[in-house]
Amino acid sequence: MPTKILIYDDNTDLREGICHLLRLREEYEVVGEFGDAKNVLKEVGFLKPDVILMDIEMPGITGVEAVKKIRTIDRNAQIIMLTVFDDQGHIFEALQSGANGYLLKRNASDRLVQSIEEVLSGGAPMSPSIARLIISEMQLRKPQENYQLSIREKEILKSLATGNSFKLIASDLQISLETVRTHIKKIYEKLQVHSQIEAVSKALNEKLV
Amino acid sequence: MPTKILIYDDNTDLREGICHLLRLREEYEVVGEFGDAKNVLKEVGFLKPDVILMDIEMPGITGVEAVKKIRTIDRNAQIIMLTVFDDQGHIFEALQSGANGYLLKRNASDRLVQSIEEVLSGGAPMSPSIARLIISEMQLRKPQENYQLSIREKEILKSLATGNSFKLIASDLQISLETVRTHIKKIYEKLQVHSQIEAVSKALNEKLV
DNA sequence: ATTTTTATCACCCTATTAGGGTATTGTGGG
DNA sequence: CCCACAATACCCTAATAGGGTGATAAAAAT
Repeated sequence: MPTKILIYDDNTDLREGICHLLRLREEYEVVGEFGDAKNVLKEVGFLKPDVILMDIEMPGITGVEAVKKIRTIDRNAQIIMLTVFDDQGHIFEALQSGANGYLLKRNASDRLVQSIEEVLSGGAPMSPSIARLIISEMQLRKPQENYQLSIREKEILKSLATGNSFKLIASDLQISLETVRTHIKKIYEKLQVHSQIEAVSKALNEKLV
Repeated sequence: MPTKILIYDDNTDLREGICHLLRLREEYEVVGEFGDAKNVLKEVGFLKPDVILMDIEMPGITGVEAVKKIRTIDRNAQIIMLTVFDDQGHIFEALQSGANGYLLKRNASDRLVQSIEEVLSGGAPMSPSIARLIISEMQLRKPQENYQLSIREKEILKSLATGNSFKLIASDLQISLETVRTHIKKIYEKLQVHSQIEAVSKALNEKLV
């Protein structure tokens, strides 16, 4: 049975262009195409598409919001976002909301079929510039410095970072409160901080834990 | 002038396979191929490649370490990692260290040329399963709950999370220490926590700040 | 074999934070 | 007009944290 595809895009020409393109292939069936996502829940619930192509910029409800809604009722549909802008904010929000791929419209016609195959086989199609954005986002997490914390100190810092009091840490680790305090002082020295919050904040921000 | 390519892979067959493949195209020039990355700095410094294909698993120094070294002397070379395993740890480490793409060897022969074009034009080629891994990593950052913090409370929480003491916050905001305490109490109530660390840890983890 | 690091425990004093209240003001919604 | 709420401020007591100093035994490094 064919792959069921559902399209959301407020640009009628583009929408019909995509329809045409996909109808050339018998393995795909366009089960619906809409200019806005106002009734997305009903439509997805009823049509049960395998793949959804979702424009970001639409009147009324945005593509990102639509994805969030869809994910409340359907975790399996593969969603590919379409957009004209490679705007960082939208990309991350969409992907975090549960989109599976992200194409720029200028690449869409070339890569659409390939991208649909890719999501269906468990991939995550994205336009090159999107991929680069995501990667540079990851590179921002700068290689953290090495503060030379001992195993024990890391253990304690981790526990501290989850919100445990000194007392709790002591009883967790079966050591005296004073020992915990000693370790903490050492940690402060190594991280060059002077309080719990600073230590925890540093630890969480630099992913030392 | 042709694109200069440098190859690191301990598997001689694969290395030569790639060489053959690339030599079919006159726009590429393989300027070197090595079975390990022990002298990577010297080699990169001397050969000045445009693109580096870097195996992850190599005897002596790993591909990831090699990337880190390369990035200390060259921020422009495009580096594509090659690996047999889609192991999450290595992927993130490599990308954070400055790799530009990440291919599984099983996809490499098909996609290599395309991927080289992609990095050169500023993209970030990755095998579909790698892309999916990265995206699911992003999706882990679950949509945070809304604790209905007031503007002032968010402001104070943010300040607290950067390591400021109540006193400092008070003087920063030009309000009394007691007022800060009142706000903090309210924040604890809303976040359902009972200490600074818990509040800060929750705030940082859920990106409320 | 000797030194350094790590992990452990203890005691001191002071500063900061938590937890429990109460109270005043201004603002916006019903 | 009254109510709810955010923001402000104060009080008191108990608990927790910060900073300093010192000590011991085992493990690791030299």
